[in-house]
Amino acid sequence: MGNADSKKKFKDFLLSQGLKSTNQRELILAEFLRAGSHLSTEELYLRLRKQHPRIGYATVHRSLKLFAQCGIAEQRHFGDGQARYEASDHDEHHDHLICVSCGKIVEFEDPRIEALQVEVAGEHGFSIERHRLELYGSCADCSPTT
Amino acid sequence: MGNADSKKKFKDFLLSQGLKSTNQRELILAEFLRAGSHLSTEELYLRLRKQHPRIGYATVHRSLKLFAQCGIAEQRHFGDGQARYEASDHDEHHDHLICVSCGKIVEFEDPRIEALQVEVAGEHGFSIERHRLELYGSCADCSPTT
DNA sequence: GTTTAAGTTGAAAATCGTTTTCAATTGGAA
DNA sequence: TTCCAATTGAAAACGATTTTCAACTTAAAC
Repeated sequence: MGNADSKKKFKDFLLSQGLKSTNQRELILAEFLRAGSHLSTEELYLRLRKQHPRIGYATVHRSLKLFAQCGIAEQRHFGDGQARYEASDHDEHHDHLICVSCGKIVEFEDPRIEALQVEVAGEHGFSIERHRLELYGSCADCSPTT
Repeated sequence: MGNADSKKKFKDFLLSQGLKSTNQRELILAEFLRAGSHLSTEELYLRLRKQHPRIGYATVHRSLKLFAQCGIAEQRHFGDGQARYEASDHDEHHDHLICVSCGKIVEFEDPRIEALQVEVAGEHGFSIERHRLELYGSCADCSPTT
């Protein structure tokens, strides 16, 4: 999904919910889209403060929740105790490789794994809505065996 | 791993670390093993309070951390914002199916998925230490299509 | 353009689960 | 039994998140 698409989708969402389009929301969305993915609220807040010192943490937090509600962002938890948000890409789902040494996060996708998940869930009578797959280990730069 | 094994393993662990075997720790471990898995600290604490009103939340919390350290329990996060612990079974790793409707948690294992994970990680230069795979959906009892 | 009603903002306070502090207690080696 | 270190429970501290509230915008109605 392109950035322009995301901005339009957000505006439409605000309209449809009777919410208002504000300067802050536009700034926060622009910075969210500009910055790499997997940012925490704190990180996005700090980035925004550099240019816009008057913006509040609560507003960043509330905006991220709106982004998630309207489907242009997704909340993730990678076990470091804080939520992270990534720009949504509804066409292709992906999972994550996380380096436990340097914190690097790599996205990947494997249809074979997805297919097996559906199969296994079916064996237990489940129908899957969503899943979470995270692989924790060492990346090439950090791996002692490289 | 049987319950007796777990109790022995915990005692050995305490000894090896210069820690003490106390009444509370034995009670907490017994209740942890008796109760089904995937309990939160709060839930275990409430169960214990029924029989032992003087036991403190902090002690339950600290005991669970010790169980995890010594390898007879594992901490999990299923996205409801609180940690859950399950009895460890080091012989076989397993993943989880979680019913979003009734909260049921089913364990499963699939070597084919595990193998693909290693393969995919390798393609990105990662060596895996551990992983987390959770499938969220509706179980047979809750599924509208059954 | 002005007015108005409703939504939004930022700072501060509240909340939630978790973790630490500390004085009193207990375990267990000497 | 004595003694020191570990443990306990209540309460306080903690970090991330969420809510409160008075001041301020937004945008629709006049």
